[in-house]
Amino acid sequence: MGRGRVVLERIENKINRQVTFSKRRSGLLKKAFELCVLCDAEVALIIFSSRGKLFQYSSTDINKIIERYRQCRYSKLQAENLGHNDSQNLYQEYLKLKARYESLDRKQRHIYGEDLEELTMKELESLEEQLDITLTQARQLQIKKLSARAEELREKVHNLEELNKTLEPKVIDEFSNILADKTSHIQLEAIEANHFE
Amino acid sequence: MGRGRVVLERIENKINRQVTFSKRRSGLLKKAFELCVLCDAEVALIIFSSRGKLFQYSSTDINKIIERYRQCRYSKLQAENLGHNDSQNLYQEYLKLKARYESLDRKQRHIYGEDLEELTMKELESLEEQLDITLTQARQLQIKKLSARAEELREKVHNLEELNKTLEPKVIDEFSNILADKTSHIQLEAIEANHFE
DNA sequence: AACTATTTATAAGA
DNA sequence: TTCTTATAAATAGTT
Repeated sequence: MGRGRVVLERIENKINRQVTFSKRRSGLLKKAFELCVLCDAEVALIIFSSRGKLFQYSSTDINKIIERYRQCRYSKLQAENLGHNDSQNLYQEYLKLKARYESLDRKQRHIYGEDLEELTMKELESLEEQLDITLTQARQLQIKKLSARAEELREKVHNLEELNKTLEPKVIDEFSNILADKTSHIQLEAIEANHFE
Repeated sequence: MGRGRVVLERIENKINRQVTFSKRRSGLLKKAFELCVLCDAEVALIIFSSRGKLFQYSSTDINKIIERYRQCRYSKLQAENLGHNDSQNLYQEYLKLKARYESLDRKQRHIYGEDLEELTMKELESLEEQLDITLTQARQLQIKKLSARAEELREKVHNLEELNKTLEPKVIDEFSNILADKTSHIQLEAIEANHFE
């Protein structure tokens, strides 16, 4: 749209580039605005000139648009994890999780004996039953673990005793040697002492 | 630029609006791109269609452009406050909640007697203790509720009995009246019958 | 900045 | 949606 055909590359002439930037910039901003009005779209447009000057257009609050953009991008990345393809569902997922968390938390509080009053008789009975079952299981498991530990200890004691049996004769032997040695010294001393009597 | 003059207002015909959106959207994206190339500018363009679909163009990393925009627009400090607060915060919150949920869920499973093996002896003991406490509480509460109900019923029975006591004499009285009435009729009939004997 | 020849974008129709 | 085409709009080069 102009007297010459445009070649799509950087305009090297600085003046030319600035003029073209100015013209096309306003064209772009205008078209962004028109798109919003005509098609009910939400648009954010940020332009920095090569010299760093900022120009901007946004149909509504630009931070909200950027926010929406990030949520959209973000939930696309998360889509695989969360199993959804719709955009902007992070918040939905958050709310769902929150609801599940709160329900679980309520249950937990009952289990810790809080707010039991809000339960019906039937719910109380089923809670009692469940607690009883788990309590039995927990106790059985404790017993099982304790006997396993006891067995382990017995084994260790047994091993130590075996080791003792092997060592004892040697120790006694060595001890009597030392004793015999010491005794002979004392006898010698006694004999020597007798000389001065 | 087309066969008719464009009036700058929302296109009410839905099909028309969508077609125009599609055409103008690609035109806008193309012109944004051309501005970058020709004039060495930095451009970020975010478009949401009226139905929420996202389209985007950016000459370089869009987050960098947004960051630069914020630094330009607000002070650096403000940029930090605003920039990292919205969706990233939401995601952080989401992750935190997820972690809490999973921890709670693990606890819950233990309470329902699942995966008890993964607990240490100490944890088992404390679980047992907690279950025992709650079990006692649940049973006490059941007893309390049952006795309250029994008391309520006793009260009702008592009230009914009282009512009976008040009513009984009257009923008996009325009944004997009716009886007396009926008897006199029968006696009369008997007398009348005697006449024909 | 204004003008204008020309290209480009696009509205309407198919 | 895509293509075609008449026409409006944008803009390159000029003044």
